[in-house]
Amino acid sequence: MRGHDSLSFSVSLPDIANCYATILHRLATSRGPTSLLRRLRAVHAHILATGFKPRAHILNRLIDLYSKFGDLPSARRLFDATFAHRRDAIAATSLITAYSAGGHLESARQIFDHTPLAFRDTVFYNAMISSYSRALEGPAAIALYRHMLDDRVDRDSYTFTGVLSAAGAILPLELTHCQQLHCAVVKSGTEEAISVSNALIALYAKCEAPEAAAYARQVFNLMPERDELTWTTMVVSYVRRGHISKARQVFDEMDGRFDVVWNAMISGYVDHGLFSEALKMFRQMSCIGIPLDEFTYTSVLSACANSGLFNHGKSVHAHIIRAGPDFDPQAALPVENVLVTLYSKDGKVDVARRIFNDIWMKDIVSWNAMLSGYLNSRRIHDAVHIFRDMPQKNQLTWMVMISGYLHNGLAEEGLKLFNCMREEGVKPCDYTYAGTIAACGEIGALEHGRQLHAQLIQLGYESSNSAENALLTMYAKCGSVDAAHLTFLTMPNVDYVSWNAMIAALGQHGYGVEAIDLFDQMIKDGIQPDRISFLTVLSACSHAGLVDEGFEYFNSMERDYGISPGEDHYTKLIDLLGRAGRIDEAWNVIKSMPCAPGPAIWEAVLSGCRIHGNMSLGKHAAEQLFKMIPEHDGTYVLLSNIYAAVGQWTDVAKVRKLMKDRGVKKEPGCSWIEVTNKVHVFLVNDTTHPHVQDIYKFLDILGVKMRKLGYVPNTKFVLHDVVAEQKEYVLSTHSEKLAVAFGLLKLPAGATVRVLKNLRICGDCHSAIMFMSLAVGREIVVRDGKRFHHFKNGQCSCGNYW
DNA sequence: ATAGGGTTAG
Repeated sequence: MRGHDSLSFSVSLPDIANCYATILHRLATSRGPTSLLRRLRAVHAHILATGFKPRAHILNRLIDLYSKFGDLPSARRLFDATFAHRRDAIAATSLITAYSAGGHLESARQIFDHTPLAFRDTVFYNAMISSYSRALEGPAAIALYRHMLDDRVDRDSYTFTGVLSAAGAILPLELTHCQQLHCAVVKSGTEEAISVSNALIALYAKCEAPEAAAYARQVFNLMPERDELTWTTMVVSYVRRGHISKARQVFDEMDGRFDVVWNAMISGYVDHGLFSEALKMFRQMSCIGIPLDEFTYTSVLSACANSGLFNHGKSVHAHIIRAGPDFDPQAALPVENVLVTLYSKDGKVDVARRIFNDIWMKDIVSWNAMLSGYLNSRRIHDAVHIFRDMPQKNQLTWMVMISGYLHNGLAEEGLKLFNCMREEGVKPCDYTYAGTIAACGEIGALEHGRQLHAQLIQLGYESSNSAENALLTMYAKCGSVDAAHLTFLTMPNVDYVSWNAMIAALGQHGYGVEAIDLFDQMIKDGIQPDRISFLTVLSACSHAGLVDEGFEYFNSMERDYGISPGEDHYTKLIDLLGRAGRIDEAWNVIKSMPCAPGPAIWEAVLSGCRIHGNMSLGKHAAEQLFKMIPEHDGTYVLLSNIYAAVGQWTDVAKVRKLMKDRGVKKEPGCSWIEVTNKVHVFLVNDTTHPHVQDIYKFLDILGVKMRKLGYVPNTKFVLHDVVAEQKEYVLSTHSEKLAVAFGLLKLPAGATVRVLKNLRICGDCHSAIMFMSLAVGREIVVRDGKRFHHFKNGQCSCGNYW
């Protein structure tokens, strides 16, 4: 090879031309890591030095090679110098292809436009069409195809392949549009070409209309011969529609060892959550000896990350390292990106960070993966750094950050970020809306939520399940069951999440019977309940006092649906039994549990004991709780309540002193309120306490009548039965939070309140305060750490003091 | 001188 770089001169001119042509041909067909560009430049320099005037075909070759080897400026210079006056379609074609490959579509079009009509031939047009196809400019490619018809330039299989693949980028892709193109192909007689039929299958695969699947299959069936790409495209066509088993049938019909089809099949399994199938194929692939490439590794690692098989993922990682990094850095990028996800999902966010740091050319996916890694590990500070340092952001970035704030209890920050996003002119996707609407629900910002609902309709996102489900939940959390129900009834696609959310909405608002009716309806409709469904229905039973029904649902979980109850389900069951006063049964359940009871269980026990005055077990529960979470402010309050209830005043004094030392606020006068639409009971330990007096006044404003039932035996608690005549005033919320909210009424307008740490301003408390501020026409400011929440005229604004 | 498929972040 090297010998061609230096030439002797003892040859005649035509021979020199042949030599150059041969050398350039060799260069064009040679492969390998040696610097082809350097050798091309040497040959070009040689031509210039000899003063040899090369003819068009040599010049074309030079321009083509400069283009292919990435030296576009040289290609262009030579092109302009040679073809300034007499244009040449071949050289122009090379340049167009090179420009569009480098993403310079406008320069490509410039070359195209400056080539006179007389010179334009089929190949020339094809190059420009496929440039548009590469750039996903569907309409431009089709316009050019029409242009070709007008110019009476012949179309060939390349033309149609290019047009069909460009048309696939048009969204939404109408079935009729695909059929029109199909007709044009049949008329042209080019469907004989495998590439054209493949492109047709791919086009139908991208069309969302259900009938398109059959058309794709028809094209496939009519093909006299198929190649590897045909099989791959057909598999992909089924995979995209979620027809995994049909995809598998096609895969099995093929007697191939073609790695791309395997990769397509594996990624199909991963996309549809069939992770073990994906891993099975991966194992088969390595057994049979199908080459594993970066695509395979990426899909398989994604399967491991998403199914929690972290150890398996780690061994694949080790395998990649052992196999040696024989893919180039650019090909390795998606693998490294998924490794970042794998390790951060495994809770090893620092390992993920190290991998992230080592990525040579990070792209937006790498940054987003790292961002969500930190957010999932509750490392807000690091996440904010990543978010700030990112060189670019996309829709997903904003969405991840907004819902990340939400899941870390910083919903207001999420809302602020949503506004920033809009200010920066980024168009939110339906998932962004879902996250932001959820944040509104979390802080009870009903008005804001309604505005987002309106935007959702304007943007045509009503058919998005995630957004609609978020709306349903938001309305429910903001206290508007009717709006939630309306959303549920008018949703275009109801899925199990919607059912769960609606059942929860009813349960939270005291419609226990309606909630379990809806649960039964869901089963009748053939929707498979999941563990969340059972949590929801159990808490609905608990609110409505439907103890036996709740017990039966709990038992049916494992028996009828094969869902083994988790600690959260046990907690609900114990809460249910405890509220009903069946403490002994609750205790038996605790003893039968497969795991040791955690804080949530003890809290449920304690709550039951407090209602029904089982002080010995209550004390035990409070002490357990205290041991487990000594830093939890609420525990002090609970423990002192319990000691007070059993008359152990020295212990009360001890806890009070501890609270004082640690700066924990004394509990408000009202210790427990439960308001449902069935039973309206509230329990106070000091009827003369100013907060309690406020509650009486407030209930009076609302027109709620109540009746003193008497004292709880052996305690100082007074039991009231509240008769709510106006249903719309019924509140449902966690008792302590509501108590704090009630307490706020006592304060002068605009007063600042410090809120106990365990009483973070979350959705329930928020909506209660909002509700009260509206009911009594008062402005309330709540301060929570450095943040403040300002309630006025049914609106809440949040901000930081410094 | 031009064409068709599979990968990652929620």
